[in-house]
Amino acid sequence: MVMNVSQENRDGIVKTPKKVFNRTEKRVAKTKRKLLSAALEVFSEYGVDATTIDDITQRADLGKGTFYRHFSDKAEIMSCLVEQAIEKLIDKLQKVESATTIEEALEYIINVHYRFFLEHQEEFILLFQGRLFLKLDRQITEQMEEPFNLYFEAIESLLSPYMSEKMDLLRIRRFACAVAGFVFGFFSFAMIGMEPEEIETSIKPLRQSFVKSLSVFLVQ
Amino acid sequence: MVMNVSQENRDGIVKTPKKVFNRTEKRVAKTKRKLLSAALEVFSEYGVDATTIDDITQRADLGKGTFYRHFSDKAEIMSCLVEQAIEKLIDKLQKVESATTIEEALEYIINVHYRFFLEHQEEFILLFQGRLFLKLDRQITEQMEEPFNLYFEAIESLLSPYMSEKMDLLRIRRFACAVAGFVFGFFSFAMIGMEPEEIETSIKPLRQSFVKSLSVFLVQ
DNA sequence: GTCGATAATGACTATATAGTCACTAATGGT
DNA sequence: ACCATTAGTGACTATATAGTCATTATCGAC
Repeated sequence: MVMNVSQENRDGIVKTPKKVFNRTEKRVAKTKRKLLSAALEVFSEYGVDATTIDDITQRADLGKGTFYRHFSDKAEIMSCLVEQAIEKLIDKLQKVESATTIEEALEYIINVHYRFFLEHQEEFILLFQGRLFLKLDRQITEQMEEPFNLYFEAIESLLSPYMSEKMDLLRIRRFACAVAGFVFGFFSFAMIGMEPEEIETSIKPLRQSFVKSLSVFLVQ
Repeated sequence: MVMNVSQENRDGIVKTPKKVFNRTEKRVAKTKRKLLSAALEVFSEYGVDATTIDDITQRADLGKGTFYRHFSDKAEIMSCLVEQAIEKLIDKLQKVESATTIEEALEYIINVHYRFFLEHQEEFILLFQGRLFLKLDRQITEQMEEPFNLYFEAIESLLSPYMSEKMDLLRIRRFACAVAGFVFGFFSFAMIGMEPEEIETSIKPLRQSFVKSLSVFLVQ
């Protein structure tokens, strides 16, 4: 298949290598998107393990063979989705509003998680399962460790400016665990049997106190 | 099969109905225990969904048919294990040391969770999965809701003495969610890649500050 | 020790699912 | 318009697993 490459025009100036997708490429991309989106849906409905390839392709309204043209197995599409979800989350984390104090930074981090998980509950359930798989003896694991590490690094880099020098990396990592743990843990309980507004009013004061106490702990 | 029942002796006094188990009954009980313990092991190693009945019976060193003499399917043994685990946890929670302030009560609750999960990591992973299943569209769910509700009630009854009257049940429930969420969430992240001592030193200051700030929030 | 009852067994069957592949459809190049 | 290439398809096969059941082992009653 012909790929677009940077080309010199007659003046010898390199044209912007702006990719022009032809119909086939668009169709392929669309099919892949449909598969990913269908998989996200069914994974968050039935659970990754309980989902079959047929579940995915039926939801995507595609033939079963099509799945195997895009992914080698369920593990691959799973880790692909985890990667996407974490990229999105990191992206939101890095659109950082100016924080001057550690309290503000923490409040910001928790807020981003809160809004993200509330708007993307499917992603939340997926990441929750991903985190579980990391603990279990699974082969899926390897491909998923990297995204989770990037996630931790993103949190760490948001916090490190406010931390005392002598705080080593290990402690910062633990701290990031605590933040992530709180958010994930709270949501995992809140999302069962709470309406969105309830979650809002319920997490607000908790967040405040959690932020406060973590700040104290961090700068100590 | 002959069951023991309360019997009057010749003085008409009801003897303590102390169950005497014969060999068969002991064997049956032992077999069931072996199955439960094997299931707990493999569930926490591979995950509930990825575990097969053969996995369980092989781990228990029993024939496959034996499984079906004790449990109707995987869902049943799963919810049986969840019930057991939560009973154990509630039991520890209710061996309450005298707490005079809400700080003490909270500290106590978190400590109990901490010790319990550290000593019973398999149970932790099981409950974690159970909580996930409650969120997913599963049939397993029904039998597991009750134990989790009992768990919340146990936390609530430990806290309610210290709470202001006007704090309604819903808010207490949310609060219990937050406590459970914090503990579960923290552990879910801590248990991957942290040694027990690390978890100890890492959760200690967090716990202190979390407790402090929650107390403020509660009595506000 | 014999016998009736029930617990344990694991080979077997029925079913569900992963993964394949010969075929069709769509597209781009000429 | 035609052909070559690649995307998409779904019937098919091979395999894994749930659940059964005829048989064997164990035990208690007598």
